[in-house]
Amino acid sequence: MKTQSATRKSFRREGEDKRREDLIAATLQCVAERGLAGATVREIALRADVTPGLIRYYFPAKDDLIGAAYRAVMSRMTVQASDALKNADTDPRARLSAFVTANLGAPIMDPHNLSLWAGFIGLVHADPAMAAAHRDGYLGFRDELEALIRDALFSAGKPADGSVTRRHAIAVNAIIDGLWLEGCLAGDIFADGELAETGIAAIEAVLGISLSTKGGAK
Amino acid sequence: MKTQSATRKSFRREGEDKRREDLIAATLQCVAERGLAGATVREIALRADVTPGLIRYYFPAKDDLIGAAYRAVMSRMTVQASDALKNADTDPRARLSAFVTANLGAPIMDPHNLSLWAGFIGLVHADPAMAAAHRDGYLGFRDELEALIRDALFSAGKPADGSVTRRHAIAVNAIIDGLWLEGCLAGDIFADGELAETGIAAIEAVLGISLSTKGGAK
DNA sequence: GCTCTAATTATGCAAGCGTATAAATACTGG
DNA sequence: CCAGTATTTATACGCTTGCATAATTAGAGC
Repeated sequence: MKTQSATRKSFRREGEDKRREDLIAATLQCVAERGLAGATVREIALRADVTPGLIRYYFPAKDDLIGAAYRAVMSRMTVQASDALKNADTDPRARLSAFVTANLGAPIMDPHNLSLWAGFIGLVHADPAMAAAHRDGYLGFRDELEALIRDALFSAGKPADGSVTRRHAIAVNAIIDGLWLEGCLAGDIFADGELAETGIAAIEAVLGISLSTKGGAK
Repeated sequence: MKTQSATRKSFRREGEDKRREDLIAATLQCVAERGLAGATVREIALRADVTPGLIRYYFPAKDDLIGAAYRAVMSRMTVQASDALKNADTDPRARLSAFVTANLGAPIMDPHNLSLWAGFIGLVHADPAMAAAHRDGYLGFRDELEALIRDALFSAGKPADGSVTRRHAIAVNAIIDGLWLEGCLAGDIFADGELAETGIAAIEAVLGISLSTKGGAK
């Protein structure tokens, strides 16, 4: 029950990190549920169980919070994909396969993530700082992918010099992005795992190698 | 020079179609330049050289204008791609190739288009009417693509039953979308025509056929 | 347990938003 | 050239937004 009728909201002092995280989480929740336009200072504060003023205590302006939220999403997706590699095989081809599968399944391939991403992309064009943040994330992803491809090609005894891996990375990146997009936008019209399978088959065709570890189990 | 200091704005009566087009064009301009948030009723009216009230004369609510603008972008891109087919060869493989090239070059692969598209996609998740509009456009595109693929496979003497063309359409669509995305986001880091070439090479690999009209070998 | 300060709430404001509605005007048909 | 009407402008209202600032309080250090 509420303490009193006309009383001040009671509160606890939280660590700076904790508060920032909470505010970012609340922001993401808003954006996911009601779009970027739904992420108002007041609504965010409500979800973080905090008064609006506090937001400005931690973020100079609303845009800074939005930017932080964007970076959080991108980094979260990147980390999730990389995590899938940590627990994966050591075989390079299996690793590439695992990476693709991770990116084309939950929780990365999620309409909420697309909403967030798209909302921010709309801002990228107007805000240079945001644009830089975006490009960094994008190139980081492609570099990681290119390394995986190089290893996979090498492991299959295929030539893998720079010019060929670059182009392959572009193509494979496109396949992943495109399928991710399709899955996020209309996941319900695809069977479970269909997009991941399709992606791996397409990538195998493009690279001209098999990604299955047929020597081993199953 | 302005007519008078405290005078009414003079105006001309335009046809309904012309006005709607102008308003949509002004909306797209706003969204492209300053994001969806920049597309306010007043700003749109300003660009269309019209007073804000007129917008509501042609569109019951602002959202209707936004929706119309979204449909206009999608249809414009679709039409541009289809136009490329009109002037193209009759050879099915050349037609598929032309379709891909058109989608991965100007004016379709343009940062403005991405800005527009992304801004709207953010709404799709929240607004059911927008979601329907989007799905229609998406499926239309994929159907057109699937038909092209079927013809190309057939012309190359490859089996092309429904289940195989469906999956191929998904993959090829992903390649086009993904490369379109990459090009829009960072077109400057790619050589001219590089993305189109990459796309065609990838699609050839996925379909297992050549798309060049030359006698055969590369 | 007191004190001090940083964290948090409360209050308010100016600007901008979408929308409603009434007044004015350019064109159309006679 | 006149009347009628569809189109356009003008004005205003209520709401929400981001942001500023003053008042409060929780918790750390002594």
